[in-house]
Amino acid sequence: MKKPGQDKLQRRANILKALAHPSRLMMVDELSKGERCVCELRELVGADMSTVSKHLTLLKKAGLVESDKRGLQVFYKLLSPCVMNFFTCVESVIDAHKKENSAVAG
Amino acid sequence: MKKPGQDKLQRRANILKALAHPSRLMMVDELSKGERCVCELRELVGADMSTVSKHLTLLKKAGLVESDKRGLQVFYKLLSPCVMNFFTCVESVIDAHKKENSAVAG
DNA sequence: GCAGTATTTGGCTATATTGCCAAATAGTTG
DNA sequence: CAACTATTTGGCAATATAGCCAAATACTGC
Repeated sequence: MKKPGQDKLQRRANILKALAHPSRLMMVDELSKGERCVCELRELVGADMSTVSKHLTLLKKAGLVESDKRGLQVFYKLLSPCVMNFFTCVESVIDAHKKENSAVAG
Repeated sequence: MKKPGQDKLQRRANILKALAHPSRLMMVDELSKGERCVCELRELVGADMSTVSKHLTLLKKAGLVESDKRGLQVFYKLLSPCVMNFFTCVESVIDAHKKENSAVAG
């Protein structure tokens, strides 16, 4: 074993990038509660169906969700609920940053 | 309080976006071991100094690192080491995805 | 197979990101 | 203050993302 490897870093980055969008975060959050069909997610984020579909394709390519077609509908499922744990950390970053800013501003 | 809030999601997304780049991941990883000056990080990622500086500015804006100028050098420090925990999860996503792929491919 | 519903794909434009170079800024030393 | 070093900023070209519309695909029921 030498370095973390550019490849591994690229793969990590891809996963983070897949999560790094408000609509996709909203969908992941919703999927953490259980399977949802595209139409439900579409309602949730309030964007064009095609846009939602593309977001989901992206999450799927990253390996974060999987899809299951049943009849007319396609259901998506979160494969790695552990991503939700990260948000605790993210929130702490946000809080600290806010404090920092108000300290500077105030 | 109504929804999770588009604002909160946007802020979360910004933090993830800040991490979602191989060079930045490399730097964050390095900074998790301790303070580093820009020149050290520059050597590490092997990019132009200006590029590295811009990456660091981005991480700083996201609230992930802070900088401290001492003499001619600027030292960066990781503010939220908890981000490192996420990579365990990220790795599991990658591993599962790889297995999935080889299952499909094989 | 035709009409209807759910989803994906292609195409396009607007916007954002990346990374290099050159120039500007900041601190050090004489 | 001039020469030097470390870093940031501005500018630009290449590439990637986002989101809409329209068209294609997949499945259902008659």
